[in-house]
Amino acid sequence: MSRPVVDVLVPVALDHPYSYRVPPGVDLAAGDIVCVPLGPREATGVVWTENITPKPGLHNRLKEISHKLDIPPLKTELRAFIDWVANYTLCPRGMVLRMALRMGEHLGPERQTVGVRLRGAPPARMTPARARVLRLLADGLLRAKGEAAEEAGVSPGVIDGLVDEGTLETLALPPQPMAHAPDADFATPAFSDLQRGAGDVLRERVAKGGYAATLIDGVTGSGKTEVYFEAVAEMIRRRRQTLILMPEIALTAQFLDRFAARFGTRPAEWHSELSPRKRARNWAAIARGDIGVVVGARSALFLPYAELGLIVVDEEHDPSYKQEDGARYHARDMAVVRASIARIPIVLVSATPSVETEHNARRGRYARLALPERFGGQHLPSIEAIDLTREGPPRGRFIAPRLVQAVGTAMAAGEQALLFLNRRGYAPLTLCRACGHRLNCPNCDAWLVDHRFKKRLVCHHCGFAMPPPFACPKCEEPDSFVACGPGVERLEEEVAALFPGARMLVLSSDLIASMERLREELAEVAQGRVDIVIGTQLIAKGHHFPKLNLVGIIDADLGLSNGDPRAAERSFQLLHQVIGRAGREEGRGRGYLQTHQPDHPVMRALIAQDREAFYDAEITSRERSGYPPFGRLASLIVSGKDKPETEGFARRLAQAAPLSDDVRVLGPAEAPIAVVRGRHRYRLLAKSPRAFDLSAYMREWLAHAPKAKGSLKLEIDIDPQSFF
DNA sequence: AGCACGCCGACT
DNA sequence: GTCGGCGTGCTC
Repeated sequence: MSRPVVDVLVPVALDHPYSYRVPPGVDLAAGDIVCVPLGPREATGVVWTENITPKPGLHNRLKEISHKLDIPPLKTELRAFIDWVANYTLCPRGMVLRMALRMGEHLGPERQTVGVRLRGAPPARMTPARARVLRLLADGLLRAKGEAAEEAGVSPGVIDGLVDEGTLETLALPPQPMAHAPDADFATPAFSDLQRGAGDVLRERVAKGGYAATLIDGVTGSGKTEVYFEAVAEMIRRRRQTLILMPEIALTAQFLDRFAARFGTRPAEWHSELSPRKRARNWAAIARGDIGVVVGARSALFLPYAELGLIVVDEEHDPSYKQEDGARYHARDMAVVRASIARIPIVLVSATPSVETEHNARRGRYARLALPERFGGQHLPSIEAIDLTREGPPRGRFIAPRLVQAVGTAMAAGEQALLFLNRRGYAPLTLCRACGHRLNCPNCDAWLVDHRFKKRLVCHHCGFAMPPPFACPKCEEPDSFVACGPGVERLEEEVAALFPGARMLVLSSDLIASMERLREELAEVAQGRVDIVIGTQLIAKGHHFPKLNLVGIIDADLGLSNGDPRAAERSFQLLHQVIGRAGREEGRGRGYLQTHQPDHPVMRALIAQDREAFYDAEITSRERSGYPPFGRLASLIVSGKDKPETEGFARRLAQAAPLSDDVRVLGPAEAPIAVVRGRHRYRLLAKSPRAFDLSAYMREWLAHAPKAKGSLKLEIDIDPQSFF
């Protein structure tokens, strides 16, 4: 009479699974992937638990599972991980599940590729398009339908028409073979003693299995990648899967080639630019265990690995590991969690570890493998400060004489130079010479950035863009604008005037059409087809430029000016990384830091190449202030169309905060950028000791807090990384 | 997240 | 008189 009931988690914004009846003759276990009716539609969900005592009130409303999908079930390890992430980040569990499932949406049986070839008589009605197809297929060979259409320059419909007429016949093509499996012993790496030692230690650590965290801490060019490849090789030998996480931007062809040189084949990729079909193929192959090594951006962390044995987080400190929209999670931290749940080793890799990771390594929670030397006798660049208060450039220019001279010397020696300025566009501020009016975004509390390549004024917060006005909107004085401050485009103008004939390349995210295009441009720089590269943080990582010996930082203070508690750490990491681009091959690298505050701890640590001093100071300051890693933070961002309404809601939210000796609630205060996209923003911050369960506190708070209605929106960010 | 239901403006 | 805007509320 009463049939078994299971709880199914569906990939929608729901925190709890729904109960469904199991159809007769169907056997279901936790982890099975099923189709279920959900409201007016069907959804793909996952059996979360068996349910022996479904809620009585629901009995007559229970729907039935439609069917079970023929895909490997989600392992306990992944389900526990999804539960953990949802609980920690306060994101609905269904939305976390969605990240694991989303990519598999186009599953189903592997699509048969359809081939066509010539068979019967020409069609009754001949058209130019049909003639082109027949000419192409006149050789009688079998071609994939899509390719035939493309080669003949016709739409697939033309081919279908000819098939219907009996002129062509279709045949199933054999499925494409999967790529070769990586070979652990394809190449023997040429190691320095130091690298070999580190590789051996790492191999032993991962071979032991079980959760263990290791930090590979090595300067740029020390061969960190080859060292962790030894751990990957060990996993390949043991036939277990490895996930290598990377910031999306660092996932270059150069890296894939290095992998191929060591293992004989490129690894499987996972990132946002994969085509849906390739996604589905990779997803299924990962779930079946047919793919041994996955290199992916942060979303690869949620894939349903059949037998995950190792996680590597390259560029561990990179801020882009923090996902800010939708589910807010930090991929590095969650990778540590997944490794611990799955009881597998994890390797974090960086030249400038995050303060959290450095602290964990110092406390012995992570083992540290240090690679303090550059491989093959390479030297670190020498670094000098240029004090802009004493030897700055002339007014209206941004490159100090000493740096101009250094670039000139590099040009004369046939070397490349890199000028780094982390600011897109031509100028960050445009003001009216006559009345002092600043051109502001109509939707945001921000200046409009002059983008001269595109001939537009652009807001970097909401995307608003307009052509530059002819006259000042306030005083109507015509042609009265003056650009204030530099962006990379303006820097290019200055460089062109200083070094006529130099081959320049400006790299900034708004000038890049696609990731693929960026990879091509970086490859051109690496081949020496560019003399001077001018770029934003886009150029900081992931590529090796053999002929680059000079790096000039145009405004080293740029990242320090905001009130963000992580500003110093970010600046140190970014500037260190950019300077590390220089002199990796020739050993004559030089870095110049243009700064107004050469005595700032960040500048001093960079110039003295004294990393430890920086971490000592930063860790001490975090400890004193109770910031992470010594305390926990959660931020609440309230936004709404109406300012008083938004502020009122933020206040009522603050009043609803449960009393606790462990938690301090700060705010509400206007967010640093108070208006974005026409929405007013207020922030609250909850701060607790490290040992306190801040997620549980936040859940409690929200349960008793007023609900955001109308245009009001409340976003929760556990472990916020940025304070904007 | 979808998707329906529901209540107020410009049209076949 | 209807079509359709998107605000609100469910989905076992």
